[in-house]
Amino acid sequence: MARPREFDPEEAMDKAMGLFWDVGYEEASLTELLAAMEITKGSFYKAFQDKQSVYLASLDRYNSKVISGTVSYLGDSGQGTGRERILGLFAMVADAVKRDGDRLGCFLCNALIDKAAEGGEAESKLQAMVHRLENAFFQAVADEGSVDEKEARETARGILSAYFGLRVLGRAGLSSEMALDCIRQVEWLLYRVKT
Amino acid sequence: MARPREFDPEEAMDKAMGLFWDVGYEEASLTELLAAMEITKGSFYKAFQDKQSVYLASLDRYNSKVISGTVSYLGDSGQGTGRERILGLFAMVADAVKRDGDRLGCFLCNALIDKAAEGGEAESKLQAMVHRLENAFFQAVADEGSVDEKEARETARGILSAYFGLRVLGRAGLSSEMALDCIRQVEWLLYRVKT
DNA sequence: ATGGTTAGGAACCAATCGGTACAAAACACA
DNA sequence: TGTGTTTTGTACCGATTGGTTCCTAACCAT
Repeated sequence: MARPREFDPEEAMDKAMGLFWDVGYEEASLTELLAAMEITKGSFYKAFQDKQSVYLASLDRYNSKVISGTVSYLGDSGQGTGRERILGLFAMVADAVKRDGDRLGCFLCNALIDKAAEGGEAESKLQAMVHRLENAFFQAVADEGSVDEKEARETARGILSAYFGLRVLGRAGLSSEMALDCIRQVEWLLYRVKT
Repeated sequence: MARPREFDPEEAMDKAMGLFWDVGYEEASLTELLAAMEITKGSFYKAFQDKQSVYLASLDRYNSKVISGTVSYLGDSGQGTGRERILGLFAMVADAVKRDGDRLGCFLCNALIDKAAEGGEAESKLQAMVHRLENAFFQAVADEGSVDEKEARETARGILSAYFGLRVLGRAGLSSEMALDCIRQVEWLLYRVKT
């Protein structure tokens, strides 16, 4: 019936997410965004609404791709004990730092700091993601068994804050040995529920 | 000899720091910055260099005011054991969250995420602050005695990441009970070196 | 009072911001 | 090969960006 679009909207959204992830909302100018998505202004405004809606869509995308991934990795769908899965997740983060010196960090964590998010849709999306992550840690801790719910909740929250801290330090360009030290502390946190 | 300035540069810098702390570098437009500092463009460019140099000066200011404050609080100049001082610091952060729902967070932490900082002067300033904080935690842990240096270093780094994580969550608008749970985990981290 | 010197404020600057309008280009179907 | 429909690229929009210029107002020393 008509001319087909020359780009894949999913791919373009991935690239948009990548840019917002890297530099945040305000720092990403529309020009940079278009360059990253490899489309021109006309195509952009025909296929999407505006910059902000693409940002919100990026948050959703991060939620359904990355967060869902780690949540299911932490969930009982994964193998090993809850403790092993938690440490496995941290090891993956440390690995990313070690390999390519991950300066990207965690989009969720970055967006929590980004003031562009405050108030409005973005904030509730972010809060939801934080809770999803907290509950995933909680599940993994609780799976370790022999621990009352209150203690498991506390531990999960401690691990959550350690996780965000590690991602902040990662973006700050920490050494890989520092990451390993942080992980050893998480390991220690888990001793509490293991014994 | 001449007309005296009508504003206190120190006060103005404080207000500038407050704005950058709150919204970051890019999100703070020059107009907002001038409004915050309560001076006009002419005075600004006569007294300071440009926006970026004021940002860098804000980082220095945060270092010499806030970071130095917490470092000396953690240092042996404070009272109580190292453990008590560390927990006291965390309690203060939790209190700020509880009282006025601190959505400001930690300027250092925010700036680490802010991409405006990457590369150049800002980054090295930030790294220096991170190390200062890490060493302060290390001192406080080591003061607890009966712990070898390697273990103290690990613990200090775990506490550092927990600290940043807590500040991220604070800016995200966490509940005060969540903050208390995080602190209880730090307490547990310190059991390792106490016994 | 007056002259020298500096601060303050507004006008102005090019560049860029996010966003719109529209014409040309590319396809599907006839 | 048209013809209708949609995408694409570009020119353009007013508003705002960080920054400069320059004139006037205000002050101190004489």
